[in-house]
Amino acid sequence: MPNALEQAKALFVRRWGEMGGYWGINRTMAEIHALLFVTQEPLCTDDFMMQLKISRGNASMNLRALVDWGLIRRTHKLGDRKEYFQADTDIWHMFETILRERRRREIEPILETVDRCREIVSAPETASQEDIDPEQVRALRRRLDELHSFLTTMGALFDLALHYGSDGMGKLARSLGVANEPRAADRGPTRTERPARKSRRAKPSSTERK
Amino acid sequence: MPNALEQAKALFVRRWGEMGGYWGINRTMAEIHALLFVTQEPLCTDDFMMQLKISRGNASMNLRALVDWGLIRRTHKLGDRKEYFQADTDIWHMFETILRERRRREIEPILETVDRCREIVSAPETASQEDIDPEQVRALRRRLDELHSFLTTMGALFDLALHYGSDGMGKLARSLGVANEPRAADRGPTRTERPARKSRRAKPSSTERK
DNA sequence: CTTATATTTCAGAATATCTCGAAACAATTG
DNA sequence: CAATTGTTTCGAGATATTCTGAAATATAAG
Repeated sequence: MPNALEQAKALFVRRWGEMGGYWGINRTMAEIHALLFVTQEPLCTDDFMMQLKISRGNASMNLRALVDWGLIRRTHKLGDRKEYFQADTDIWHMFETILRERRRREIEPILETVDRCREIVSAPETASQEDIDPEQVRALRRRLDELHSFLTTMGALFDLALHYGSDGMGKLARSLGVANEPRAADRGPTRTERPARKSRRAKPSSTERK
Repeated sequence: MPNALEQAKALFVRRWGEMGGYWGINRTMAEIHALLFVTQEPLCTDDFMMQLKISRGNASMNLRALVDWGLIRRTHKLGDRKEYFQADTDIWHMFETILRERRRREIEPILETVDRCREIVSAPETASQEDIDPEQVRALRRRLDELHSFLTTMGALFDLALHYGSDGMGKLARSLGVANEPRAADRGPTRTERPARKSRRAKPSSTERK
């Protein structure tokens, strides 16, 4: 029976891993990150292999991805050739990183597409085409405009969050008198169970070597 | 060659579907939702089957899931036995729905686990156990506390967003001086903006790509 | 009750994603 | 250069997710 410390760590790692799916990263990557988060000292590839029971290749891939995300960084120990890894200890900074990445991947592409669609339906040729109902065009344009505006506002709020940082947001939330303990009992049944995925396939040439 | 209107719709549907993954819903579900979003009239199962080229079963499952999420609703036509579906046209409301669901699935479970971990490391027995380094315990507790506080703040901000609604958030963003485009609806489509973020962003192996 | 029409369910097939393990690489040391 | 240590790549196999098609289940109408 592992001691309480290990127990708590293990529990956290497991759950963080499960949550990974929702956050757009796979289980292993999330577990690696969690392990680093609850561990003070830097860990090396072999540590992850042992503690998480994963292969060397798997560890290597996911560590690299985490470094790419900017969520962990490489460090070294004097007289040791191994590479060690360390997680960002500043949670707010970590959040910033995730937020930035998610905006880049979730908001920007759709905004781009919305704009392209707006161009298409707004083009003079479109209005003049015989087989198009002008009413439908107007309706679609209206919706696209709303969506554009919404996404833009979201982007601005992201900026806001990034700009204000931890303290600012905390104060903001409090000063606006929002209850600080989120309540759990909110919504009832949901049939939908966990989706999740992400893919890699980005490939070849090592653009860099450390 | 489909007309411009159809073209724009198709483009939107395709992209929204691709984005689905990041939003925790699968491609088909997202495509169905997108199709409803760009379509004025309610659509029935057969419409989805034809337009998206999916099976009846698939359509049925995903439509139900969307209804469960609260993103679309069932309607009927007089003298027609078929069920029709319609998307929420209020984008802000749609966003609320998603936000609520995501908080429930992403924030609350991890918060629960963090609290359990805190209990474990804070228990008197833990401190007294021989084989535990008190320093490590303190360090872990500190991190867990930070995380707790962070997640709580996030929850509060969600509440804030839900409470203030569209106008409130828009005003908030603007009043806090974050760059925000002037009312998008008043302007034509824009091609000039967006310096493009992807040009130089060579990320070798990271998580993405469809 | 029987027929016609709509919807849901579900097992198996098709896809997509993840992981392993070993070989290929790279860097350092003797 | 050969040996040692450590890291990355990648095909094949393991898993997980999503989709199809047809049967089962509703529901309305005759």
